[in-house]
Amino acid sequence: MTSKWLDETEERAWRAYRRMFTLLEARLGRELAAETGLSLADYTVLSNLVEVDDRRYRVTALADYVQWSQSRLSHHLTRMEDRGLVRREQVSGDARGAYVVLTKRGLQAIAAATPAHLSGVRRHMVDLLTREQLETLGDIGQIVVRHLIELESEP
Amino acid sequence: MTSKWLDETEERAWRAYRRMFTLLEARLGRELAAETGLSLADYTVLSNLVEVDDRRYRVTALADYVQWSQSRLSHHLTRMEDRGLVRREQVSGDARGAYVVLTKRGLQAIAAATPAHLSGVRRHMVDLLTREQLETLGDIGQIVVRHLIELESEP
DNA sequence: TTGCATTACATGACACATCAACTTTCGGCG
DNA sequence: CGCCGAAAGTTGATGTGTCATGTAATGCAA
Repeated sequence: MTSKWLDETEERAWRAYRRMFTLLEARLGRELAAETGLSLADYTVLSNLVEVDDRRYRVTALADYVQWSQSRLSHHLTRMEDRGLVRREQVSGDARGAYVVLTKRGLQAIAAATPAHLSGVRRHMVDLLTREQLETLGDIGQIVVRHLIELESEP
Repeated sequence: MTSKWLDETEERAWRAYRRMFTLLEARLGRELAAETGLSLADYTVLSNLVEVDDRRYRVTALADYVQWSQSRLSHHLTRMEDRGLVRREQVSGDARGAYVVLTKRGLQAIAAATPAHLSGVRRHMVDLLTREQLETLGDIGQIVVRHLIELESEP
């Protein structure tokens, strides 16, 4: 199964990584939806809002932070607004801008979902690994992320 | 930033992992599309077909292997068939079944795409990591995947 | 202070994913 | 045989992501 582009170790790492992500994402998504009615995308938005002062974020700032396109976030916010999880507010001093604000309903939703979700993260990943493996995973992520961020800034 | 559910090392690993995946997927997807006109989904299908005898797969078997739903695969095959990348064939001996078969056009497409794609995997991930990190990443994936596969078989 | 590029966000069209039916065929058991 | 549940795929409705574009406000330079 070794290709001529990646050696055995490399290919094993790459395949394992991809398969892990696929399965993990599916499992966590299903559990979250079943237990709380939120999608992982909802969770991403809400969990970032709840961590920040005033429970509000500028749309573009949030999009940057979670690495979504503005468009994707805008569409998703519209749907979440329809469900009462967030609301948009005007920015005083910049009439173009908008805040995304966590509603009471959104706050309840994320408060209820967080323990369940993170316990899933534990059960399906964190608790399966040694300290050393976790450290290394953190290192790997950091290296790759730094590289990719750098790429974005020039062309 | 440490929550009460994950300690610092755990949270760092989890966040880094997620962020890495998001960025990496976006980058590889964009490059693949720009260079070859294929999506990552197309690539997944084609690269699995090309590796197998007769360049054909039973639909359900392929769906299982790549961890897609039958429905998702069926829809995607329809679109790929429209573009001439694959074709469906009857199974002799089981009139319900269908093979997905790689067409000449599909073979050309995957042959042209593979080096570019895997060189992207190299540049944006594999070559950034040490041997040890790659080994560990392989281990991590293996552990998590094994756990998740096991879960699927029972509840 | 006007002119114009830039910023902030929304939108519409289209590609893709998911879910729940639905069709056809199989295989087994009475 | 004849029935019936399960298996293999497809399909259609609907939810979600992407791309290109639109609209309005901003700020800066001439």
